[in-house]
Amino acid sequence: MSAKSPEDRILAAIRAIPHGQVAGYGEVAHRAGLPGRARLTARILGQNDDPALPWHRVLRSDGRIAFPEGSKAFHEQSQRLRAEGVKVENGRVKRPRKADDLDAALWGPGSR
DNA sequence: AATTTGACCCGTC
DNA sequence: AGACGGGCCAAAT
Repeated sequence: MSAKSPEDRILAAIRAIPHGQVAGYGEVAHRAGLPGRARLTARILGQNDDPALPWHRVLRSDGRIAFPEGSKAFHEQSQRLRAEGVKVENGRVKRPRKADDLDAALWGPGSR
């Protein structure tokens, strides 16, 4: 029997974020079946040890990066997001519209 | 054991 | 857009 703990669900929800897309902490928590536990998601992300975990796809609700501007993690996350076709401007992330998504699919990674 | 802190969120001003 | 207050939970002090 699978007695999944909240952590496992949160991690699963984060891993479920598709390439080129982003989700908020609360969104991930809600998706994991834990509404209102956004802080739990944050804590788990800080404790996670999985390098394969797309932590860079997790942002605040405002679409802002959770790290202080100028921080190394901040820069890394923004760069990683850009590499996936997500527009990042001044620490703010713009959700890819259809046109942008198509553009990213054509000119983004994997395409030549 | 109580208080503070933390990769947060929401409603309201 | 930014500021305030309240809520949430677990680890750290």
